[in-house]
Amino acid sequence: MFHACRRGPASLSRVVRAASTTLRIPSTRPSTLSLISHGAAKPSLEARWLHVSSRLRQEAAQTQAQDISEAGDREITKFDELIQHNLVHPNVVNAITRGMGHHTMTKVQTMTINQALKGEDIIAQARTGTGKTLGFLIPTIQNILKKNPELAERKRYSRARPSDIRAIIISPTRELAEQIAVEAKTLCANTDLRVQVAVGGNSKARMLRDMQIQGCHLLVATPGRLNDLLTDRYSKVSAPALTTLVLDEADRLLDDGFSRDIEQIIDLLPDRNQVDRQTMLFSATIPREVMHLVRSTLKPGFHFVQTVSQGEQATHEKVPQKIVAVPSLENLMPSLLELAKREIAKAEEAQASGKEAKPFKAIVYLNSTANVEFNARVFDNLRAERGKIFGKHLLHPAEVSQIHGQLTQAQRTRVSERFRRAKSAILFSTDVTARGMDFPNVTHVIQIGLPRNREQYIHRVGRTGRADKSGEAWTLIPEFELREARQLLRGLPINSDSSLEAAKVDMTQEAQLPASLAETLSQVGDAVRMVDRDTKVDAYMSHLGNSGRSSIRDLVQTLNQWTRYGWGWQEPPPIAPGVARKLGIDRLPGVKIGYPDRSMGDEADDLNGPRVEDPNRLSRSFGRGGRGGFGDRDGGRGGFGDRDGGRGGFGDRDGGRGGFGGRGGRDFGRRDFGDRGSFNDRRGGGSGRGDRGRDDDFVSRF
DNA sequence: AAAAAAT
Repeated sequence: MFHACRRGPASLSRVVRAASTTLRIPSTRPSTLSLISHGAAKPSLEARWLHVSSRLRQEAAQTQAQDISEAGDREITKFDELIQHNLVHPNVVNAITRGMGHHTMTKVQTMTINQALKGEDIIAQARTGTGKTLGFLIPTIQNILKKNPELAERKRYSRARPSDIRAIIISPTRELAEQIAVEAKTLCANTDLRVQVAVGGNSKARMLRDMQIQGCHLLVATPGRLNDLLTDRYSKVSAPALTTLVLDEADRLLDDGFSRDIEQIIDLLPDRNQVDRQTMLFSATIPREVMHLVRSTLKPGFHFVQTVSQGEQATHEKVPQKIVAVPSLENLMPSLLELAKREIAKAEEAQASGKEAKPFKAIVYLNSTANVEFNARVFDNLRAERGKIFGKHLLHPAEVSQIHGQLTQAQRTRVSERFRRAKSAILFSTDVTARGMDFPNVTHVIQIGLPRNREQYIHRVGRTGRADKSGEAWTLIPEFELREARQLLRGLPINSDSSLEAAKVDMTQEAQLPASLAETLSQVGDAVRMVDRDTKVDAYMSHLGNSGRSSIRDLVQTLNQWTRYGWGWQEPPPIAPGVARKLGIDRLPGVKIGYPDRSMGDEADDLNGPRVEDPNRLSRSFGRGGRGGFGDRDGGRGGFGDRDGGRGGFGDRDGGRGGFGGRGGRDFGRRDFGDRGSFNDRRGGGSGRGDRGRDDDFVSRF
């Protein structure tokens, strides 16, 4: 069910809801009710999509001659109809129908295009992967062509200048800006409209040269570079005749880090009272917290187009969401590997039996650059055969890559292009790719640890199940974050999953393990050992910096356990005294205060366990029957990946104590994971932040 | 020491 609600001073609390659901109209004017049925008596699905309030309806009838009312008073759902009703120039529509092969609009396109073509400000919320981009590009382009019809035809000579900007589209990330620009250029291919991209990380000079030579009508930009261009007196970039401003991922652009940039940009644009423009805000999530910013960005009386109705989730039903609690951090990578191996095998089996099977293509989200780096390196090191550093990759043909903001822009572009085209791949990513990115055929979104907020969770999940395709979403979290997870994700259709063996094993204890699990653990162990110390220290420290919601005391214990049982270190990395003091952990037992000596490199690593690249060193340090997995002085009970034995290392090739056959082995599942139940069952009352973000409550509040 | 985003 969908509604478009008139938002204005006089009707702030009036929300018209679908006839088939509960009607809640706080400020009562019976006349509003009758307007719910806006099309003829035709009970088409479409008729239920758009619900307008009385004022909107009246204005629509009175003013615009070319709008919906002329189109038979119903919204248009086929792109071709836009030509028939003279709403959008054929050159643009043909690029969609013939060029892109789209004929029927999605729901959000139907609603936003019909609404936005009338020129009024809108804020639109629609699920991920439902075609929001076309939803704002078509009205944006048409608005320009309406004022400058001569631009609709492709001419031999164009005299566009960098000050001809008619529309600006702002995106929170560079890759998303590029992606939008590609689509915009496709739409404008048969016209004289010039599209340019202004993002950081690439040559400003080159970009300005392109602007000078080709001109620019439609600029897609990230906030920083756009601000820069508009402030730079020599850039000659300006928008004195701006007709449209679009904020894609609007809630992100209006929140903490970005809102100041956006305000500055808006100040640099012509005054709305002098040069009238249309503003459009789009996102799959619009938390209530940003609504006051929305009000100051949009003209009073803007429309709220919402295709996610009350009681419906912002995520897709067809994307099953699973959460896996693991005992601690050292379980995460083995669990991820087990999942990847299983899903790859599943896809291969299905393909072998002739079923339609999509190859495994996953994005793995982590919360810091350092952990993306670490995990990607570990996974890159995985080999099908132990010890064969240059051998075949364990997950072949899936290719491993990583993306985050610390890479050069050239690397970022290359990685995302490659992942876009890849058939089977695993991309380790920060939240750079969490919003808007359209990577085709992603089968799995896997989140390691909790996202910073509920919205980010939804956007990450939205990288799969796009355009009516299938996909699944997994979240792997250590147990100490479980409580927080329940809060943060309350009300979302997430079920707990207990199918992963590596998510049940207590890695701090000796145990006899099933062969396949032991193999997975040793594969990870080998790969972890091949990663240099600095990368691990960075990963460790990034957790400390990110500790916001959990008790720092507990976190330190957890992290130290991670270094010991996950990496085989006998002691945690030293933390600089100043840093430790600021974190409030300088007097905590188990915290090693000191200065990390990065120049030590291998030497430091030696203290903590050998690296697999050097077999000599390995045998010297650890003769057969050495005491503990990684030479743990205190009689550690065995990390994994111990090649030469020791007491019960999980990846012990020579057997150590107790084989992996599983025969007579004791239970490896020491904890009961089976009764967690779905998150849906655990709602309870409470007024946590999860509640505030509930889509259910969203509409009726304002 | 913790995504992103201008140089």
